[in-house]
Amino acid sequence: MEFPKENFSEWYNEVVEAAGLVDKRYPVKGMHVWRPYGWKIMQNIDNYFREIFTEYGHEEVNFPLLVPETEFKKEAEHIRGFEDEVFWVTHGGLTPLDVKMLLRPTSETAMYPMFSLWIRTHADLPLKIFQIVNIFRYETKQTRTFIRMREVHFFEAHTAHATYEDAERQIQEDIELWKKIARKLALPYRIVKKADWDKFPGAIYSLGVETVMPSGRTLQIATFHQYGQNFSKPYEIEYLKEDGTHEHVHQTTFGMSERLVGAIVGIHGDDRGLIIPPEIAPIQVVIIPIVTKNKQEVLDEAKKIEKELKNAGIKVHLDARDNYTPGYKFYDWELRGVPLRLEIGPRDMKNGTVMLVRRDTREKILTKREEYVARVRELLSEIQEHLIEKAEREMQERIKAVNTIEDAKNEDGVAAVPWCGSEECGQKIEEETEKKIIGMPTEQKHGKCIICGKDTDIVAYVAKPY
RNA sequence: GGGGCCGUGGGGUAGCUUGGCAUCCUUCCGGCUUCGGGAGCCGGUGACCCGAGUUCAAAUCUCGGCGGCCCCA
Repeated sequence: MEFPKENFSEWYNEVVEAAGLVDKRYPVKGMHVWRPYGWKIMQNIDNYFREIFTEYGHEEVNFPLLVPETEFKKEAEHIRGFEDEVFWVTHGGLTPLDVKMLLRPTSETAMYPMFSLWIRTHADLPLKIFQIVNIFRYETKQTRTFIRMREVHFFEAHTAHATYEDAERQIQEDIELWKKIARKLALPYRIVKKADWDKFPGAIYSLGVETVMPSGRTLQIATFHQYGQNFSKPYEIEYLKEDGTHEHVHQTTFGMSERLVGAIVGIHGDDRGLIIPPEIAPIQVVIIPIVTKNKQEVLDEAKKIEKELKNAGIKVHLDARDNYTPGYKFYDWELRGVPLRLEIGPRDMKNGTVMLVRRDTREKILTKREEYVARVRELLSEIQEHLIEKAEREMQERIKAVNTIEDAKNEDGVAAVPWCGSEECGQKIEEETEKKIIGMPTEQKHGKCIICGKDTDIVAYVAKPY
């Protein structure tokens, strides 16, 4: 690593490539190639989504990439929100298309025409589906790996309910589900309600899951939207009630993306490279044999250890590469963020030990050969907990309650300020601080609006978002 | 939206001002030798973003395009 983490932008750019997550050289701006190691991390996250959403009663589906212009244009606000950033398909071969098609920037307009076919009666509700697909947005601003892309690896859960209250309960369930995801990924976060002018195009309200990067800028890593009947009306998604009348369904969505990987990279990494939370690490333990000449038995022992760990359900990799010294391998796997390293050499052979080294604290733990499997398991879980605890503490330090517009402007991270809730004062806050209101946390606090001085219980998080 | 910097083997670079054999490090391949924190030696493969122009001659100058990075709003 050439750049230290204090130099966050450069560090981030360097580490995502150096650690083998992506190759940014693909010749289209805002699109990158996922390399095997990075894709494995993403897949581990996706597979966890499949597992947990299935557990909560969702079913996985897969919709087409193309949406006809006519379907896209049904919900007015939604169009306004996306029309300046969609990719268009205008030709089939040399023939101009009668109806242009667009690459989904999100899948509401692809899914909802089908919802209106699928949903007939109250017995079809709730409908809970999700898909993991790529979406496309023509970003004109500067793109950034995982964080602002033109092609985005995306998770979206869509639900339809008989009543608004059912849809509200769904969002509460989504939040519960998110909490489990956050532990799995070791990500700290705050859930905020988006300001009215900042909600998802077409939503009644939007909740954002926000985390804070070491640069002090916030990153939205998940969203929950309450659509009410805003989409079901234009898309004519109706169901037959028990009393024989028809009503439009109430809908929600839960979205996440490859930004989660960006958050993991930024929040947990250090000067040496990545630190991948054990729960989603492609490799949890890397074995480095210290092989000296004529010491085939060390390699044999390393293979035995590999097998034992594998049998114990641990994701293990034996680095048996010849022509690389142990020191080189240490640096290499630290860069890739493998949470635990196991060294086995002639000394250990003699003493009946192995050397365990934590990636997060770099602590070396000499362990007896007969108890190392249990120790590895303990350490992986300790590392996971330590990452969560450390990340939460660091994020907390980046959020400060302030009571003047000046302090809000000068705050390096997130300023929590009293706000009366009016759009007028909100816009002033954004103008004068040159930042954004990223949302209102659920915890309220009494204070006086930093613009108009009115009594309020609303807190606004003011920060620079990615 | 505005400004700046840049594009040379797989990666990182020198050369560009003042046009003339393209530099070094690393990776990679072969060999010998090494291995508890980035080993060494020998040999080898591999590059001037694209297009047009100026010129005897363009990595270098001019114009256009594409792409990247950084900063500000």
